[in-house]
Amino acid sequence: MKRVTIHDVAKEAGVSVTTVSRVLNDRGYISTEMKEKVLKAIKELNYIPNEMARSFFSNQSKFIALIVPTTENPFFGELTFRIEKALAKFGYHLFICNSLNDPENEEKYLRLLNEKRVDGIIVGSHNVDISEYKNYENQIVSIERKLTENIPMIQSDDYNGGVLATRELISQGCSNILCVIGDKNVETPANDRSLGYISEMEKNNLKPRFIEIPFQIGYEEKYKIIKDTFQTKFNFDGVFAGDDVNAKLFMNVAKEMNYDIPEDIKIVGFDGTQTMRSLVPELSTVVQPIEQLANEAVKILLDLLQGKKVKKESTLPVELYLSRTTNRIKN
Amino acid sequence: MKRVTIHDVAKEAGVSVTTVSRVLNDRGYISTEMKEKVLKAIKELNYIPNEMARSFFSNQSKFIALIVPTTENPFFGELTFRIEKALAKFGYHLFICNSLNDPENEEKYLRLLNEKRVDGIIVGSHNVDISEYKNYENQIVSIERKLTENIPMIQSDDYNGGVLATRELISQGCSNILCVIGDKNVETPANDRSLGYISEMEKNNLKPRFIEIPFQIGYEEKYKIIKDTFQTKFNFDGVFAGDDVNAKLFMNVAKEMNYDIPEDIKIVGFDGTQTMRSLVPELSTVVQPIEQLANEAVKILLDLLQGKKVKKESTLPVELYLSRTTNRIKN
DNA sequence: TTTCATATGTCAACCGGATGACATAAATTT
DNA sequence: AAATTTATGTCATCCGGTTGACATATGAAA
Repeated sequence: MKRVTIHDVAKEAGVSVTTVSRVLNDRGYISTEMKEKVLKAIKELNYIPNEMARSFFSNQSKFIALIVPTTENPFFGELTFRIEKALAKFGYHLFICNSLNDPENEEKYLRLLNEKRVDGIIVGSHNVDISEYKNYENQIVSIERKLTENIPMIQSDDYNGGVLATRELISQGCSNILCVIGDKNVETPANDRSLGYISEMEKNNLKPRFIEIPFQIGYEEKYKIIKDTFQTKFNFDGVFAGDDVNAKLFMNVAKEMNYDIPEDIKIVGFDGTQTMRSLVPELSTVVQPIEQLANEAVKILLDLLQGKKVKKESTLPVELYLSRTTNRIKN
Repeated sequence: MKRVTIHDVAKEAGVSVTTVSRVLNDRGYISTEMKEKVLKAIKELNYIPNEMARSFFSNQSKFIALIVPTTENPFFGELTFRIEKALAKFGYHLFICNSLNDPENEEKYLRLLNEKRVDGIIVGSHNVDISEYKNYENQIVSIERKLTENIPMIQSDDYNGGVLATRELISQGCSNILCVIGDKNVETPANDRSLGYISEMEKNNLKPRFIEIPFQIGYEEKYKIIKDTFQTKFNFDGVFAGDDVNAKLFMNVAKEMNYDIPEDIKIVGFDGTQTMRSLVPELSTVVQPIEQLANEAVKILLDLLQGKKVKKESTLPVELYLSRTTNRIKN
């Protein structure tokens, strides 16, 4: 059976296609009488406009792509969820790209922009090569990632998060505090977390110490690095873990090696997703305002697409959630 | 600046648009010489075909929508990831829909099909009303969800998973085993898990006992139901938790109330995502073949779209992963 | 009476590529 | 020499809407 088009509707209602289009798009002059006639025909024929044709003509797909390393990760799973919700409010749809931090992959996704398949992109990936991005500055925003001078960035107050986490560990009596950082070569705002850490350590005359766990490697490898850290250089009594996944892995390894948390080691994570908060409620962590990050990113991107002037940088406040891994009793 | 079109390329190369189109689509007769000339012009002008125009003409968007309750949940986060990967291999893109199990929401997404915005849909949602689906039987597959007679379903061997989990608990000495089920009103293959449980219990002359935890409610509410279960009717020594999230919540509440796992209570989960396996390695669980589920769903859907005959039901094997919550030492 | 906002319709052009029909050659086969 | 295959081009049409231009009525306001 053939698809019902606007022409069929026009014929059924005994009017011109222009009139139907006018009704559909609420344009020009239309009497209520005429409107009803058209709407009745639409209902009768069960007509549904072909959005692809509309998109083609208007040169707007109403699609936004989100590039994340992987939705497997709770933070990005939740971010994806929030962004999809936020976009839906404006009639946009979300199109998901798991980059796996593969530059080639990411480049492929950028091409979608040129192909006119998406109107804009939200980048939440941790990739290295950014020269490509320069060509798309007016249709991209990034979350927690500095791309180019002109691409708007929405981030949490990572620096303050680092300060809060470190202060908490110190106030609970830690003096040998390890800070987990991601890939040193990648300049992400997440690195500000360690700057906050450093500042707070130095303020207390403590020596900052780091361990590198690249974000993009698998759980197994992360586990190994952490295990190795325990085995070869254990002499820390506090860990600022960079994110909740690392924090939990630290907790697991500690338990495995019969260290008591929080007695021997205290831990603070970062992210504070619903999932982690509910499944690992004993973990003290710095809570990112994921929902606000999503809303803000969407708002700024849509403004950008409309040619409006937008803020180049938005920093949203974080909150410290205290629990048993830093000796705060919960329940 | 104006967009480079196929006409510009034709002019630049000194050929007709038809020739350019022939080169692009590898159709008709083309000499290598001519081909090179065209390709050179394409490169020089940095021409990128407008995919929206192509889609419009060919009536194929190359988009597939995935409807899930929420990507927040580790299982669906991982499923999303796998499906996106699988689709990418065939040049399809994934478009994400978080239904939140809201029927209205789900209906809205189905409309996308009619609007020609997506070519097909993979349903992984737990919704109730399914009458709508009848209109789309040749462009939908479902994962772990019986929709209509004709919509192909891909599922794990849930029944066997229930058997394996229950058998494990019994073999570890449990006799009062609680089984968590989702919404009783929703008929999902996940319910087969409890059938496997029942069968194995009866085989051992044990009395099946259930507790209902709807899938779609929040973590907090689930926590409350579980806490309530412990407080009002504690006399179980084993839990088949239905999924890993519930399993972990049971573990948390048990700890909170000073029950020892696995001494006092043994627990088996369901799903076995990478994330849960890595973050909660002590949890014994039934591992779903998520990657295969994704691959199979994609394969069947694409076959369906091509009008091929496809299997109406595919059942993939599960595996039992044994760990400390059922007294199996790990590490 | 003249102007004007309102109401309706027709027609053609356009968005960017895909494609079938048809014409014309040159190169190969038969 | 005739038939066939290969190579290239032009032209018009289509996909399904949107839109601007323009014509023609009203009834109301100036």
